[in-house]
Amino acid sequence: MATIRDVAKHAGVSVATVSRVINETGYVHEDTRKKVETAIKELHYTPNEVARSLYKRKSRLIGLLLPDITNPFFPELARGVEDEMQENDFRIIFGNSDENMKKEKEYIQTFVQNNVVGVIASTNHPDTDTYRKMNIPVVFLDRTADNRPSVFADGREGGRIAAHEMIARGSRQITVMQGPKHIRPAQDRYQGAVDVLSKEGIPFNVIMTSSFSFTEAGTWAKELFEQHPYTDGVIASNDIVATAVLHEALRLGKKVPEDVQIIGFDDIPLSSLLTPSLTTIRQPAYDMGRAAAQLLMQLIENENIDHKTIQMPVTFTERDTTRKVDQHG
Amino acid sequence: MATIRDVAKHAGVSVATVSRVINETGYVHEDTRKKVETAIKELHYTPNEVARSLYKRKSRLIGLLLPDITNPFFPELARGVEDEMQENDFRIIFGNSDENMKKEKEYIQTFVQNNVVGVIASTNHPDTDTYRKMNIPVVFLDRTADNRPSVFADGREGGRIAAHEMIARGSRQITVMQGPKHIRPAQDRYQGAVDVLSKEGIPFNVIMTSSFSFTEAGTWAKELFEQHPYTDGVIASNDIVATAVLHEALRLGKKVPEDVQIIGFDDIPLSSLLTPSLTTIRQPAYDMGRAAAQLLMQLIENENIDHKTIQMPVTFTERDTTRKVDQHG
DNA sequence: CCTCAATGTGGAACCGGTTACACCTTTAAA
DNA sequence: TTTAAAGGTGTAACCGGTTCCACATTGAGG
Repeated sequence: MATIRDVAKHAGVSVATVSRVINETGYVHEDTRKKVETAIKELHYTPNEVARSLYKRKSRLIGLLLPDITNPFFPELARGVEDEMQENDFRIIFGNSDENMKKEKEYIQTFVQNNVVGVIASTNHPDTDTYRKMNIPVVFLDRTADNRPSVFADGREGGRIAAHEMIARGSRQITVMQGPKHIRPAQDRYQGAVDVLSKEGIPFNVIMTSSFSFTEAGTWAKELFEQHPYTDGVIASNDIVATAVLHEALRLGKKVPEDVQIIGFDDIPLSSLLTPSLTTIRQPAYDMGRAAAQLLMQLIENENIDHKTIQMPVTFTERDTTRKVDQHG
Repeated sequence: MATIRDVAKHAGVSVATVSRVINETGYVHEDTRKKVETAIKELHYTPNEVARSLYKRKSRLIGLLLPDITNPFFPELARGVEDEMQENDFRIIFGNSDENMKKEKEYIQTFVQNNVVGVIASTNHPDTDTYRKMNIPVVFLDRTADNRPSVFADGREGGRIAAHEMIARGSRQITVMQGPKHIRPAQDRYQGAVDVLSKEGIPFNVIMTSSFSFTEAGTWAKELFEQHPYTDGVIASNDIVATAVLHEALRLGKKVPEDVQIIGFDDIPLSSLLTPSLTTIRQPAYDMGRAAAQLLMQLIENENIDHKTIQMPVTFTERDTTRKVDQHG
């Protein structure tokens, strides 16, 4: 690889001048610039970002930490972040945390060691030293963090909507699936649903789950119908388990939505392709990713506008695992 | 952030000694080592990877370029790569190429500028200067590249299997969906299926598709049944379009697999949760990712074992969108 | 006691950029 | 014609590590 000194020599100028040409800073005579540009072309020179980053103590890298890219909700987020960053010439160092604090800490540490200028993280523990002691901006994505920059959807409200719609559509033996205890958004949804169900005085059952994995989703679904065979409405903790519940319901010969209604959460791409297609509480994942990226870039450029949180709306996405309401309400 | 010089001063030694302690190279007296380690702890020192990378011209970073993380096949690959790399203390710079050569080139360039020690790429154009002129190892993933290190599944064989099984299960009005022209594996699958169908003298129709996107998949599915309403077997180009075809078939009141059989490709996690669950040609995506990462690390450590290609087996994964065969064969 | 290898440590160059500063030339205003 | 500001360029220090090399000390073997 050619270095800036090679270019300088080839063009018959100093490295400072070459640097000025590359960065369009300071004064450079038109003729000189031409010479340098020619030299750059001839030597196929591209600046070494590492050297640059070392001196400026700033790179064009940001860190992205997500729980598990294999969960179909996160690729949407990731893609949103990536597209926005790519358009602004930032690159992404990526890691899966598995909702595991040790892994999180390791990743954040290596991000910092690599001079990232900012971090986007999906964590349940924004209030640990890992994040509090950082001196680069962090945006929390899909997770709340009081008074810290974050982009998230209103899980609680989503849970409430799900419960309301379930009731409005006539289910009276509702089962709420409680997502993993350590995952905040899952608990918010659960709480939202429970709030409404309690207030309305509708009895309900709870199935506890401890992960969002595909393999286990089937297990929770089986458990659900074994323990509550007469349930006529399931509020699932996300679309993966909703899909598993739908699958199991149909396997048991139940009619959906006639016998059981199902409402999921997230609106992952495949939800609309299921049969019957899945009614769900939609989160605008891709847009959330983009918003997080935009916010992070603002923070990078402009330190003062801190503690800005962006709450994205969740929307009831009515499809075919719920019955129609006769009257609007 | 503390620097190595801060540590040296704090411990009363030279930077060279601190460096020796960190890297466990050369001779360091036990007592000295203790002092340095204490200083490191007290100052919360972590070495700056950027400075390290600059001098050694080697980082602990690798580049990963995939077409689109939003396509559920790729997160599995990515996760395999990531897990293997994480265990070996490498980090990943990630990019989506959208099968677009310009984007690919941009990413590869920035990867190199950031001193990555290797690249894993999923590209249809391994034989361009972009890749040929690189002086760091590249592993092609999910794509073939004659005589270059690569990890891929036998798409052609997969297509053949799909056709054989379809025939064995009695479909005689088969429709083959041809994936996007510019995506190599899609064409391999298509060719494999066509080879068998032609040789066996079974007439078939072709539906051309130009993307793997969820939104468009529905369109191809509709088109398929409009143009070939009496088709009794669909070989889809991947599980996404297979899912769309299944959805459309059911919507039209067709019985699956009685009226139409469907075989997908990839075996994405949701395939087994569809109803009926999707018969498909499975690629071991996660393992492919891990294998690619392992191969890349071998190449990084040991330049000579070049042009090694790993072909992973595809397996017919029989589920419920195909009928049972009375007799094995 | 001498010699040489093994052990232990520090100074300084180096990686490839950026930029402060010094210095020279040109241009325009007084 | 003088002078200050603007334009143009190079030298060298600097970012934070790693490593070569020089040099000192210790200990074992002859």
